[in-house]
Amino acid sequence: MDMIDAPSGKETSATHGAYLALRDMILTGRLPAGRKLKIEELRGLLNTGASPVREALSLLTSDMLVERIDQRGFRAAPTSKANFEEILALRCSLEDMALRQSIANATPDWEEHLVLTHHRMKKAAGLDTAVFEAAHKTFHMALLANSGSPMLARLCDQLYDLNIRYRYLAAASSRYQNRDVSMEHDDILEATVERDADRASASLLSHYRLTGEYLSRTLDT
Amino acid sequence: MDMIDAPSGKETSATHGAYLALRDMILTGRLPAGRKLKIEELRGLLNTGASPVREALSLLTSDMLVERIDQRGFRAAPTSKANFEEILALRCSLEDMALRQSIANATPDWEEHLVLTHHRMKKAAGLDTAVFEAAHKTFHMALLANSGSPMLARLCDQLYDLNIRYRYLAAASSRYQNRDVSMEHDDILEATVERDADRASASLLSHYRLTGEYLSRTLDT
DNA sequence: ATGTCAATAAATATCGATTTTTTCTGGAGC
DNA sequence: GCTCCAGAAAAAATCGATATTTATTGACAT
Repeated sequence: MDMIDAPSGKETSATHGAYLALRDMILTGRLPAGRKLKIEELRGLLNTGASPVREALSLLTSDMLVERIDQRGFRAAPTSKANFEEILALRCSLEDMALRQSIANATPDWEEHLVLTHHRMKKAAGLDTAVFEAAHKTFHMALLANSGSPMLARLCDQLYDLNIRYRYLAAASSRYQNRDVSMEHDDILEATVERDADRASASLLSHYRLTGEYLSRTLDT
Repeated sequence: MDMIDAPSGKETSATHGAYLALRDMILTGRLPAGRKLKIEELRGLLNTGASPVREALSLLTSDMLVERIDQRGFRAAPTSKANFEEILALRCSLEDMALRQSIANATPDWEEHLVLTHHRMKKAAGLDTAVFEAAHKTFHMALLANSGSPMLARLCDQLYDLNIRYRYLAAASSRYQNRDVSMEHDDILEATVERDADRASASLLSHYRLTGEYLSRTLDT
């Protein structure tokens, strides 16, 4: 087992570093779903004290990536088909709302930012998966960022990450899909820039549901 | 050696006790919005160590009742008219969804439970405010409890509490409304038991929006 | 074999003290 | 009068150790 500190160097606090590292490990599946998270073990993995680890785990509870069982520690949140479908349904509802509101509040600045993040995502298509994934998330969050509702944006962000986790799960259990999602993204962007909320939302939701169909098949129960 | 904690008796862990106590203090406004939450101060107030206090504050971050500023501590989440309206809008969308799903999955058991919680709420109407508030929440959460989506239920619960906070805020700044909400509750229950999702949802949302109108007026900005 | 129970081991939760980091304060220089 | 910068004070973050709680083990009786 290699112990890697937080990815890109200088973190402000040990807690925040531990938070990012643990989060990444759970999202990518290096810490498998349902796994008991012993403080001592993690303390060693992240070479930090028990307090930052505990606090990071508490924070991950908010993100629904960690479960806390009072007096008996923490464990990585379990995964299930039901949970995945719950996430998908919630995501569709909330992102529909956020996208429509964002379009309703559309400004030139926001539009330009969309075009930019879309472009960057396309450029990153051939590169390292992690790089593309980051650009992909940035694009999707940019679509929703103009809703004027920070809480809604935060929820969408959280749900996006929960979904990502299932994507990694599927990638591990079978060859990764190579459906051409590029066209779907183009369509979402186009409809959004034209401020056609119905079409934009329909494209976005279909994009999610198609991926959802695929992921669902890789989960038995 | 035992010491008497503030609320009602036996808590499993110091952290959980601190969590409940702090949460209550923020919801009821005893810890005002925006207030700096110094560990030492709270440690004294709850007579417990720094670790449980820190951890409780971390947990309250999930509930959006506490904000954490890295390396510079915690503070009670600020309130604003914009925030209130955001909560109201989200609540309407999510509870609409949850109620419709709950009705779609309706079972005799669920219906009976609704009738029961409704009855208890009516009985509690004259009693202590805290008792009624608890019964009121129980009834509303029971309406949404049959959606089959734990995450959705949790979100509704959180948003309900955030809303409660504004209710206490309004109660402090002006005489408390005495609008007769009893009829509105009856209507929601009736429509739900009849499995008329459209009418039930319309009643529920109107119930929230009427209260929202009222609360909005007590917030300046 | 199986279930119970006490002793032991392991892990969590909590405390008290130490180390950083931030905030506050009072001049010195412009 | 104002900004900028030590140095002191306060607060947050972290560590190491202790106290509690839960999990495990193995003998013993059924």
